[in-house]
Amino acid sequence: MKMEFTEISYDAFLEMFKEIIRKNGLKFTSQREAILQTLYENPEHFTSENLYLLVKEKYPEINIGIATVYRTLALLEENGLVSSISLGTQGKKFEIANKPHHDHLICEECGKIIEFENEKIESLQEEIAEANGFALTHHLMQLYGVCKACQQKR
Amino acid sequence: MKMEFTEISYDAFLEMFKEIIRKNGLKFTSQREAILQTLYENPEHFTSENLYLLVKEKYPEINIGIATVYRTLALLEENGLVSSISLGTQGKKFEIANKPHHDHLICEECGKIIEFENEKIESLQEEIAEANGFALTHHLMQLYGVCKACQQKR
DNA sequence: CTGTGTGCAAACATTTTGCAAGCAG
DNA sequence: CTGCTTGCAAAATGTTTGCACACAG
Repeated sequence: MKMEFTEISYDAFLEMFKEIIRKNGLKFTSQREAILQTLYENPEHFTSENLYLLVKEKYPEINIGIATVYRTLALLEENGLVSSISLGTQGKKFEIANKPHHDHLICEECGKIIEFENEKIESLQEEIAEANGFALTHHLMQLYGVCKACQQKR
Repeated sequence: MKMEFTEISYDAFLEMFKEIIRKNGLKFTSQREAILQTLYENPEHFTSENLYLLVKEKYPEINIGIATVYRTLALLEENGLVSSISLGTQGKKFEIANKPHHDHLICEECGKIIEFENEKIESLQEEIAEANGFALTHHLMQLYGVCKACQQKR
């Protein structure tokens, strides 16, 4: 099991975005640039509103509306540059997809998140999808429990 | 991969609910009973609104509002009698928790959900948790893709 | 120039809440 | 009787959309 992830550089990330722009005849605007930068510099999980506020704080000179954040996140997600986790009624959380695929171990007491990656599980998932006639696009695997530190506090 | 699940009887399910009622000093109302029965007789995944409409159709003599459905589902979920899957903006789907643990294959086009269970993955998850010092309580695994029928429509 | 992108506000969809009346225990 | 439960409508929450103007290519 690998436990380290190589992040891509901002330039590479930006280039991927520009490629999407190019391929689809879209435009590279200052709002999109500000969102990309903020996103890259804040790799934690965030909601649409979180990101909106961050961008406004970091780039007060750029006028931006929450609709643009939603629209840009949708564009990025469709193209695999961010991924999201659904939180029920409370909306969605996003994270920049500049790391290889990984899953999450989540501590229910302290909220700590450990990322992991397991090839055997990935291939079993593929098998299951195939057996059911599904073409997989992505998946979500989250293991909830209590981390070592929190177990000892008890 | 097993594809069959043993369900508990309605009586046992009802008894579990009454135990919750008792323990918390709550009341057993006709609305709650109608919801429980409808839920038991319709083991598919459903949204709050689905269930609301079903109950109104099956028990037209009982007056019921959607708020009661939400409140009852929340009560049932807190106590482990139903479980839910978050579908992003499109809300949540619930299912009665009278089956052994299983995971889900979800079609992104039509929303169809297929259940599966895979022991190998379960034990790999245990290994991962152990390697990271976690005591697992539960997990979430959802595979997203496009089902056979939707692939053919394309 | 052309057509994409934007902010704004209104519209939407889903869920939650306040309230007065109903009813289980 | 007591206080949990209900339906209703209003409010809240999170997201999407219509529109006219801005601006990238």
